Amino acid sequence: MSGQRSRVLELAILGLLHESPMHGYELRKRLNALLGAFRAFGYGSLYPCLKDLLTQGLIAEEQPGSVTKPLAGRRSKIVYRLTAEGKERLQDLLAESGPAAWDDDGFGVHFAFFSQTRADIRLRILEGRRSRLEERLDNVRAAMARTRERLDSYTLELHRHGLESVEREVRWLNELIDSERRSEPTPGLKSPRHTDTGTSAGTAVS
Amino acid sequence: MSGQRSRVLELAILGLLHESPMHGYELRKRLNALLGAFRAFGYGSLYPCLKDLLTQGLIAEEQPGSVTKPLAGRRSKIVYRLTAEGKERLQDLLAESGPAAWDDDGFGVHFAFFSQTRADIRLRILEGRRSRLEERLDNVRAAMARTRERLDSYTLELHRHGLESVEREVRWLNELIDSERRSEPTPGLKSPRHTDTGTSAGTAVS
DNA sequence: GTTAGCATGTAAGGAGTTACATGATTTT
DNA sequence: AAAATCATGTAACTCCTTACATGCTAAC
Repeated sequence: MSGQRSRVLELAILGLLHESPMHGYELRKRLNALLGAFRAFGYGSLYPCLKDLLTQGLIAEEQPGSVTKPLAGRRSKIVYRLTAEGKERLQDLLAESGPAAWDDDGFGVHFAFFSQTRADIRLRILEGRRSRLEERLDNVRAAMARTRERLDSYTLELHRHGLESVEREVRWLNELIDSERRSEPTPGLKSPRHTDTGTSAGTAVS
Repeated sequence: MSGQRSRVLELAILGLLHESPMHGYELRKRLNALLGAFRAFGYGSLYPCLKDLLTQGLIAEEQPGSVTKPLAGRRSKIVYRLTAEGKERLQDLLAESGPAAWDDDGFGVHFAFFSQTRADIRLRILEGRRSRLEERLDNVRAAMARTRERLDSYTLELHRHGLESVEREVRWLNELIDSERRSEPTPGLKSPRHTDTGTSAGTAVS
């Protein structure tokens, strides 16, 4: 029945609408600004997804509430807002700390909404991401060792650069994890739903 | 008629088979070793693609040529080799220097086969890639400038890191381009089909 | 008054993943 | 003889892109 459009888009839309109601066109711009270089969505993905979310009752068209004029038939600009169910769904998505949250797909979006995510979940996502990258690192290193001799200099350079990029990201994650650990000195309690201070992930780099 | 499977896979397969004939299973391993962290293909992509290439006559099943035994019905291990048409096609693909060769998809594979690529094509691909990344850099910077105030620290950190990664890649490309320019001091002639020295792209990094 | 940008959508299709199904060969 | 890994394939499905189709509104 419901098309179950990708978790990534779903989370991104719900997360943005949680901050403030918006119409599709604006949503798309904010979306691509939010995700920066990681990902870009076109209207062909966005609008069908909005339709689905509407059908599932997670978002709703906002009533302008009879302001000054009834605006005679002009219904361009459909402003969407989160419903109560949508807010619940968003909380569920933000609480996910499994592979879906740390895979190449997914990690960027989950990270972008970290300030709305519980501290323990943040930590688990960061650690999951790190071990995934380390796993990949091992594989690539093993593959390089196995085939070292018969590689031309370009292939070698490609691998060297790829490896270095992943290593860089691991270091970045290490800093973030340290930063998280320092600002969460309460390992005993269950889930106070916003232990969150604004502590930032600021880590000076050169 | 022919399913026209992605250029990326097509180039990768033809390029690898050009080095030596192979069967599918091995091809897949060499493929993922070659592309390292960039991309990974499963059998579900590979075998259908091989089928297509076979149909188009770009590759052929290698005849074991009646060695010792007819191997009674055992036809496991299907070894593929490049046909003459396949070699031509490979040359065409390697000669491509447009967007297809420098987009996120494509660049990795084209780079991996640079030692089989003409020097002037290499340069154009590297430059194309660089300007594409610079374009992206401009967009992200502009988007950040526009929305700077209302970004929380996590989103900001995400953008900072993304930006830095792209900047790093641009610097990498700069070094490669310099390296290419230094080793190709013959700008007048048309296409000697292998000006190629083994000059490498080695550029010391700390 | 016409280009540029705002705004909403649909249809078709490309590209690859996942899960499944099957059997041969080597290692333990 | 059981387990691992080699080896080949198919079907269904996901996710997103591209191209199309349409109309309004602001700026030049």
